[in-house]
Amino acid sequence: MINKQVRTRFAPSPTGYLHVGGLRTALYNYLFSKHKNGKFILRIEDTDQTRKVEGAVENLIETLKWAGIDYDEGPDRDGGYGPYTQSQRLNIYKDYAKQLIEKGHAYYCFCTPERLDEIRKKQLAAKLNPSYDKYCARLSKEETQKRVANGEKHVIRMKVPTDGELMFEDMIRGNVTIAYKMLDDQVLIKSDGFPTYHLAVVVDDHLMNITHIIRGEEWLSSVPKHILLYKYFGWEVPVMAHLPLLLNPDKSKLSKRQGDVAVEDYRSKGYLKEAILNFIAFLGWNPGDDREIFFIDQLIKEFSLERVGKSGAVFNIEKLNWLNQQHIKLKTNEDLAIFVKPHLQTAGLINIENKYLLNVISLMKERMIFPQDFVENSIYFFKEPEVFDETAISKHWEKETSQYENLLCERLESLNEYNKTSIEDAVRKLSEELKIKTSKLIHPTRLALSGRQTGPGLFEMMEVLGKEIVVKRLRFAADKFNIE
RNA sequence: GGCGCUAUCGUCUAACGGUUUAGGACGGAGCCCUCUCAAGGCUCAAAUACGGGUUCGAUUCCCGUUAGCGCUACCA
Repeated sequence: MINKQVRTRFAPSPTGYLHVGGLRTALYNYLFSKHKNGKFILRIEDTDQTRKVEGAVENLIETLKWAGIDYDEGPDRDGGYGPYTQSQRLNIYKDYAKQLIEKGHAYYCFCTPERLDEIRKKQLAAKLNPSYDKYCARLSKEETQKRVANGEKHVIRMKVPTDGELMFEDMIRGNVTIAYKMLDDQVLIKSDGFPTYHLAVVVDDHLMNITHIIRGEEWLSSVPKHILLYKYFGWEVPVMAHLPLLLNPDKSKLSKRQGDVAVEDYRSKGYLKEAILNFIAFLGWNPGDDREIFFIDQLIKEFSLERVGKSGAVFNIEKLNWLNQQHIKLKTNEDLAIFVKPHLQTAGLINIENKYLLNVISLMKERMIFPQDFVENSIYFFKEPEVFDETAISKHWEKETSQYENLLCERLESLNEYNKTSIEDAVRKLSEELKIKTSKLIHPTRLALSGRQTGPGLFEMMEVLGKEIVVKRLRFAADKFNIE
């Protein structure tokens, strides 16, 4: 165990989209293995035929790749331990289940769902814990073989001791003890020939040399079943680490009812993968100091299971938004341009000169949380403002304003150098000569140029817009809003 | 119901028995900067669920209560 290469896995069921909780589990597995220079494996657990969703695997892989969580082995990347899709490993599970039967650790069961239902109801009525009554465990070998040979529908169940308890160590929870009598004679192979999770996970984790099982807390109570199987097979038990759950704002388990849970929803809303990864990494883990902004490389460097907490964490969208803004600020203007372009296009803004776009981005960068914001907030850089803020007009456009703006236009036109410094000089000088406050020029000018009363610094904005457009919009507004 | 897990500001969390008037961040309030909005800086409000132990000393260890969550399938 000491010098073994670390191998972790993310083993989702393809039942739809990738859940943010799933993404965090994948992330932690990824971070842990990469921190230890190990391998990270993607395994598809599609043993429930009734819940299978078409295209879910492709979607899962696509989303994982988008997030940058790269697996070393998986369905489309063989590492010698394949296949990595459980529905392609059916014979393996059957063989191991038969081994268990031969060793006397498992048995065939012919009970119908109806009978199972009935005994469950009876037990519940008698206030007993519902569990299988081990009826078929008492069947003779001859009878069992005969019925199997006759093609009678059956499952394979594992034998669980009736007395005693099992203690195991979890890296996050410490020692956990569960009595055997709490465990059912779990079905291992279903009547359709597919294994249940419990058999498949144990067999695959062993065969794929998984050293650390890092998964959600919902699996904690099934661990004894799994350990029992490891014992029956004579296999070494991997290290276990059960992660705290992700919660809704009301502290219930994170669910679709109370907001988005699919990673792709966040993606399409304009969240950066850097922000999402940073955010979910911190839901249950922290570096132990005050740093908050982390990129994936730093996470790999500093991640440890020892620093993962035990209690559930509320998925707090406000903080995600803040992180998104922080990561946007850290992006280069060039990266942001690529990010923002599709949104410009959907707004009908095409053929925008790249240099111009970069200039606008540098002004708007600190004012955006989402790329959608950018289009909304900087539309006037790309076309004439169509609506003008009514309150701003009444607040800032006074009787003399039109006259002043026309004067300003003259000054701007006569400028040799047109940049934010020369513009500012011109504006301040004019206000001085007019004996008015500079703001009496600044506010109406911003309104005339953008249609709004808020936005980036006026002089920078005027420089980016260019002299020609500025003068044109100012003259237009001077005419349009002229009170006289 | 049974079993298990968990419990620090509204939220994410720090503190690995004493350096703590319990620290940081998001969000909130206020101030500064300033042509507005952001960004940034500063300040404030805000927590150890409750009750017992152990200890010279408990947020930290133990027990109980309470609450939340998970599991209790031929679902994962």
